[in-house]
Amino acid sequence: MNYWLMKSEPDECSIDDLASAPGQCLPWIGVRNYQARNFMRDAMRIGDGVLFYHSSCPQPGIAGLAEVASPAYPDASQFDPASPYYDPKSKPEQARWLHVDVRYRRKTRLLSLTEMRERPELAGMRVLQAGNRLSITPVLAEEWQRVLQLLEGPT
DNA sequence: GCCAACGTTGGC
DNA sequence: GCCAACGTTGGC
Repeated sequence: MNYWLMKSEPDECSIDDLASAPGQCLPWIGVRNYQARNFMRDAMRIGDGVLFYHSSCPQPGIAGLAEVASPAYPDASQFDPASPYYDPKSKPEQARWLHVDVRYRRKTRLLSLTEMRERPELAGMRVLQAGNRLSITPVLAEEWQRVLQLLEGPT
């Protein structure tokens, strides 16, 4: 069992959007970074825990919990010229971009980026490291536990 | 809107 | 394989 933090712009897909999706499950389309793709392709397993993070918004932070719900499979948006995620260099016979499905578990209080940075027990988290821009980062089991503890606690 | 940090592209 | 130019990310 592995754990992940996955960033999503709430304008595009928020934790509420995931909660109200059919089957409370959505394909995590649009990842166009090789490292993030490789995490999905090589390391994710069905049932892995996901910290659902809102980025590029007024209140960035962890907004809920989700889980990996499928193996990695080709991202259809890369072949759609009308999509902002279109990649003309990707060939259907060898798709460049993959994604997994993500299933809603629950909404939490917002654990803001500010609060995350204030907590020494989270200081090692990959997402908090200087210069990190990855939209998908691994989370250690102990970090997952610490985040859950903070989410249970007072706001 | 700014801008720092990082990733990708493509000419050589 | 180098590296400059360019594009993107994402907090502020």
